[in-house]
Amino acid sequence: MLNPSKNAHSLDPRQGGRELVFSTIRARERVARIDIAQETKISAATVTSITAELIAEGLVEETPRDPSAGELKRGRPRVDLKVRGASHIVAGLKFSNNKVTVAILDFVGNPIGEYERRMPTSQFDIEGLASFTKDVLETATQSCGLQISDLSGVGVGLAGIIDAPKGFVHWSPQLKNRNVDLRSLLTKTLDLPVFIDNDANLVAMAEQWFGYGRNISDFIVVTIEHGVGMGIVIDGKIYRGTRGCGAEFGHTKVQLDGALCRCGQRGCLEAYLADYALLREANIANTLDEEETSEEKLVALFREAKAGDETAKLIFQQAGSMFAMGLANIVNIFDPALIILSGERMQFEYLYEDEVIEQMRQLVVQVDMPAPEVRIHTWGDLMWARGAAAYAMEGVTKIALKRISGHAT
Amino acid sequence: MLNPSKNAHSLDPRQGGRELVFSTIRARERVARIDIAQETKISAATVTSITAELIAEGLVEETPRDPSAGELKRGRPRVDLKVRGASHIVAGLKFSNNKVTVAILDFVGNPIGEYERRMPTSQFDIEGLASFTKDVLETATQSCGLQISDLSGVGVGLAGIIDAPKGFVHWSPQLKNRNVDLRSLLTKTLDLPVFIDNDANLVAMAEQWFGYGRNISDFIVVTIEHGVGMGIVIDGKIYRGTRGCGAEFGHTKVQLDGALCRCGQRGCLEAYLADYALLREANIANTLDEEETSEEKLVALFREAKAGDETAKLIFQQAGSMFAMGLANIVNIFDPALIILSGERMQFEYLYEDEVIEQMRQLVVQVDMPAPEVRIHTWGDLMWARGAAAYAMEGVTKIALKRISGHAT
DNA sequence: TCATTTATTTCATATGTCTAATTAAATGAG
DNA sequence: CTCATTTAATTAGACATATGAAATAAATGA
Repeated sequence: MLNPSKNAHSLDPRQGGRELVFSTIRARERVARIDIAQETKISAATVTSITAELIAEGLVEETPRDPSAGELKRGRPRVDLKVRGASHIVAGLKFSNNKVTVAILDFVGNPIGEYERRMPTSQFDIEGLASFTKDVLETATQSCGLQISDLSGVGVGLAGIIDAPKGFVHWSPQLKNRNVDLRSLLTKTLDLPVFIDNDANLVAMAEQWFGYGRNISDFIVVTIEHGVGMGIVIDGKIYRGTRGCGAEFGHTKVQLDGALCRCGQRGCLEAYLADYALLREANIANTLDEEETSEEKLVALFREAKAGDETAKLIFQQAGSMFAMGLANIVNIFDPALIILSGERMQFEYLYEDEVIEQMRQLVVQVDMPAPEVRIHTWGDLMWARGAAAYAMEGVTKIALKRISGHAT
Repeated sequence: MLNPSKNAHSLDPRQGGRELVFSTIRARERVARIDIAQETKISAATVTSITAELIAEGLVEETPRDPSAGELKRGRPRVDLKVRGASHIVAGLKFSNNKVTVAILDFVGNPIGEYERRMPTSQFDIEGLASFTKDVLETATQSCGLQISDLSGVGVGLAGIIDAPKGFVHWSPQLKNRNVDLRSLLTKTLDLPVFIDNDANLVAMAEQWFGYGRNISDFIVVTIEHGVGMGIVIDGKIYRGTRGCGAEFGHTKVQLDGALCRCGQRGCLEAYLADYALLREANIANTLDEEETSEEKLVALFREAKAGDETAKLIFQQAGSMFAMGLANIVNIFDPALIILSGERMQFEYLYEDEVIEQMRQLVVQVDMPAPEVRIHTWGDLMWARGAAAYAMEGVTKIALKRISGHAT
């Protein structure tokens, strides 16, 4: 059985019942007070007083109850509560190779706008990034009748090594500078709370909020794009390691002295799975037309494989085997309830074929219990941006709830 | 820098300041109230009232302050507090292949007795295990002038797949039965609180309490005995996975279609590192005398390698390379602050040679920050038993502190 | 209309924590 | 020896949070 956790969305319950109650309402979408009490083990009396505060603050509202079937019709009817979407609006930005994607969400998590723009350069200096961000955000908000100042927070996703709690970028392929306190800069530029994280973690957060990870306390997200990334959720929280550079799934070694990786080492998983790795193999095999872009080449290669070309097929099969091995190692170490394979290139089905999953299961330590579930998600940059927005939402929620403690009832 | 955590020993601080204060006293061994206040950010007033309770309960006592040098001599002198060792006594049992080891500790964690007995059988049925445990524990306690009823709790370490929170054994090589609620049985037999865990986790706990893991919040312990095990500490807590079968480091794959493992799969790390794997190689190479026990053979093989025999040397080198690769993968995924290599067979230095550690570092994702520290510990079954006792101590501590909340001041 | 049922609220109370003020125990200057 | 000074620990009063028990609210069905 999966392992549902009360406090999904990583709100820290130790700060008291308010977080717990609020996150329960958010997780359940609509829920009556008495159900909150039951689920959180907080007394009904306390639930009443906490929800009263939340309603007074405008964070939560009552809503007529869904006439759900199969329910006892006697006694005073329950009144459902839900998060009031209008109370806060957040934006999330995902910077990828050649474009930036913006998602604007209300406080429930419903999308209220999106926007995309090509990147003017592949590498910014920080001032450039800040002013570009502001400009993009201005356009994005205007496109749905808002201003930047209507937002309560902004989440930003970058590739690279990032100390998320501090909002500090050790290194990012998209930045000229190293070791930058990007959060401080953006907070000043935008005059808003800003939250920054590694983009792989943001996919994990998107899954946690909007995808298959809802109400699952331990799961892992693997993404294959230009590189191979991983996000780890343990006990409802993103696990980040001690130096902020954990979860480098793409650079786990699957072969001693194996294929050369762009990181300079040998035998990395990425060196067998990433686009450049597949193309390298194909080039050696001379199956490709020299005129195409790498994107096109990859599509062509895939088509050949599907059409039955043995060489092309072998290339994907080899990649699939390595992938199965890498995944199995994750399972053997983490024993997660769920593995989510997510990314745009998910169309290269060979990697996600049942066959690969089956290979993976073969390589997992055999116990009485069933192997973890594997689910596949074809998500593009927009979902990553929503993950960034969700990250901002967590931060904004914390701030909003903390404010209540201040001016208590 | 390492990452010291306030709440080592995995006491859950969300249950309030009492746990935090107590675990601080335990972690610091002896500490004045004002230092507790500073470290925990709890006000001095609260520290006073909490410590007063703890003293009244007999869990803590005042002790004249160490005349530590370099300290201001003005003002009212601090009074140190320490855990009162006599308040509770716990025992830990580690069942290994052919013997059981018992450690008896006071509430501070100081050893007050130990005992060892050969196992009458390599596989018990549960009733047999229960009565054997009781018998062993009786002798062990008597040997230091105690009785079983003087204990406040017992920790038990077994190999196998164990749901520690529930005290449920899914499978253990030492038990004939599968899926046994061992805790209930032992609790009834011994009339004491009993805590059961996988033995690899217990080494991790021993390191956390008595070894290199003190005050480190994220670290990993790798043990090489007959098999290869791993214990993971994240955020001060043992990570157990969702099915209780995580951390199967020995069965992570380091080679696709590689060497055959006793688990039936191919390419497991264990199939390159464990005694049987080394001996298998040696047998093929015919370097060994057929008359010896496997223990003796291994020692002989090691001696040959040290003496310069190329074949023997190669065997250890290959094992070392695989080990380095496995370790590097752990680092790439977890990014722990510290890796502890622990076990009795640590004498096979080839595996723990600087060279292997250096190989590992080469395989780790390169970032600005230094690679995690690696430390080596040569520990025998006694330390594992102490880990089991420490686990019991955590449980007993929780019970004792909860009791205070009941009959409040 | 009213007894019954179930959900929610009110109220008195308990707990845990904090700040500010007070007391305790030392040192060192006169 | 006395007393101002310094630092540690305690006490008192205030406040926030949570709870159980009792009261109230809103429905159903006899």
